[in-house]
Amino acid sequence: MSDTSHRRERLRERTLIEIKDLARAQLVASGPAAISLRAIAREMGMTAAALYRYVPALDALVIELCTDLHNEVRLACEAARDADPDPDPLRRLLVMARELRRWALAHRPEATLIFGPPLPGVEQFHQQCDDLQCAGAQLGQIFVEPMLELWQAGRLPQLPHVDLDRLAGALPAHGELPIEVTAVFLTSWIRLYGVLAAELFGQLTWAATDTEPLFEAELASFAAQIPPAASPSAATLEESRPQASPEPASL
Amino acid sequence: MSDTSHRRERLRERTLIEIKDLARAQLVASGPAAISLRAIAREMGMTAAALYRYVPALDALVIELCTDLHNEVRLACEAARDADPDPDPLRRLLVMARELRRWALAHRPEATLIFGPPLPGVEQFHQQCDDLQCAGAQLGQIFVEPMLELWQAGRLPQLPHVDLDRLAGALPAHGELPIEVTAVFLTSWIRLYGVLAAELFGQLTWAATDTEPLFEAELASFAAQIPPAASPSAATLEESRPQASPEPASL
DNA sequence: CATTTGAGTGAACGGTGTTTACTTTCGCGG
DNA sequence: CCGCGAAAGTAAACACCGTTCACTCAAATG
Repeated sequence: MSDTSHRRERLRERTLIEIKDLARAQLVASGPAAISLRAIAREMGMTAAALYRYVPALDALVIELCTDLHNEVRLACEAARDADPDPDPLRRLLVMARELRRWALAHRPEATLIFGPPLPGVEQFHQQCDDLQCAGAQLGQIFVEPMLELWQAGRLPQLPHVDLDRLAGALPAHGELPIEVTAVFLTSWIRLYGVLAAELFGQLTWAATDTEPLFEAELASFAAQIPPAASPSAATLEESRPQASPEPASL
Repeated sequence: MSDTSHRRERLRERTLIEIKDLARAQLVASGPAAISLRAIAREMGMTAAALYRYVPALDALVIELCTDLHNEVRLACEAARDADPDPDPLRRLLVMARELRRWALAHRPEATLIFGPPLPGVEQFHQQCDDLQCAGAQLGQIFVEPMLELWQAGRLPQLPHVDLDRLAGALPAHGELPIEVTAVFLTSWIRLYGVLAAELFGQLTWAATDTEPLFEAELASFAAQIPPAASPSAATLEESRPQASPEPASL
């Protein structure tokens, strides 16, 4: 029956996983530009042409790898968030932001691939691009949720410098969110992305070697805008700050 | 005598310029990964091997192109700064920041090359890497100068969230600058870089289509920290803000 | 004028993505 | 059990790429 058919489907899925694993190994070893179908096939003891039974083209493989990595870093952030018992949304945001940075610095080539400029030939493969957009949006979404909670609790700052009207006109269809939350999210996300990307891409190696003070300053500057939670858990920032370079106990 | 030798040198220099021009044309047309020695040679009616009389390798050519682009964007910012009669350092900073963004969006492939992750094989070519670092530092330097002036005028904010002691330990040798100025510069540069890179690399195409409000908000948030100049020219920010999308009259 | 230097060529090596035609393997229905 | 058909894999080719090496040829130098 379809049992044996399932077996071959499983085999097929396994080789596809093997392909993606080898692609990631190349990415880790030699950077995004070194991902090569021929090298993957060589490593698998196959011909390069055989890989086209599993992947329509190299770019499609890279795009799929990108969405996988987006999901991986999102799961890491969610795990760090859930490992922390404190329900304060601000605390959750800080924990997730630190985990995002930790993951990126622990997986520099992968982070470069997903946070750096897109490879050429991305405009094709529309379906997978939608998936990628979706994965990227989901990563952002886990940061939106706590901000929405903060807004509902009346703890979101005013942002007098953002032109809310013009910004409202520049948002895509899914404008379910209050514009104030969107504004706070975008400005915060940009700052988080900035310090991370600058570090990843070596944009300030000429200016500073240890960028963690700058990252923590960005976090503290954000946290200072948010009034502390009403009932318990004051001094949220200081509590959640790691004492030394190594991680406390999460992941 | 050396007259004819000079002529040869001139010819050599001209072909080298032609090589770099064609490399840039490829960059503009098809992105950083599309720069190819063979295509340049084809366009010049030559053999690829002949290019090795002028360039030691492809990576070296790309690195040289990077330093040229760094200088070009720096000159553009300096020109915009000098075209503005207002001597207020804050005003100069805003003008330069806007010109930086304008240049980057008007030259997306070039900006992607110099602000994105470095291409592999950059660790070799140490001399040219030093030049590149130097060019990058010079670009940052033109933003440091006005900040130093602001500091001398006592107009720099406090930055209570930056761990100055730890940051001081993470700075390279050229620590000529007061640590407060360095801190303000680095945090501001990171934010400027963040909004620019996010825009360049399409990191928030899923969240917003028009990012100028976010850029202007970042600028306004920075300017709000700086008290206005003592004598003339109040409302520096509003004056220098362009009314519509096109540029006022600079460059 | 002879010679040395530099520019340029042609061929080759090893690498890449991708396509096409062909062969082999293997599960499934009769 | 056996043949069929689909799926998996191969070999060869095409068009690129960076890089090297031996070689030619013209031009500047003494």
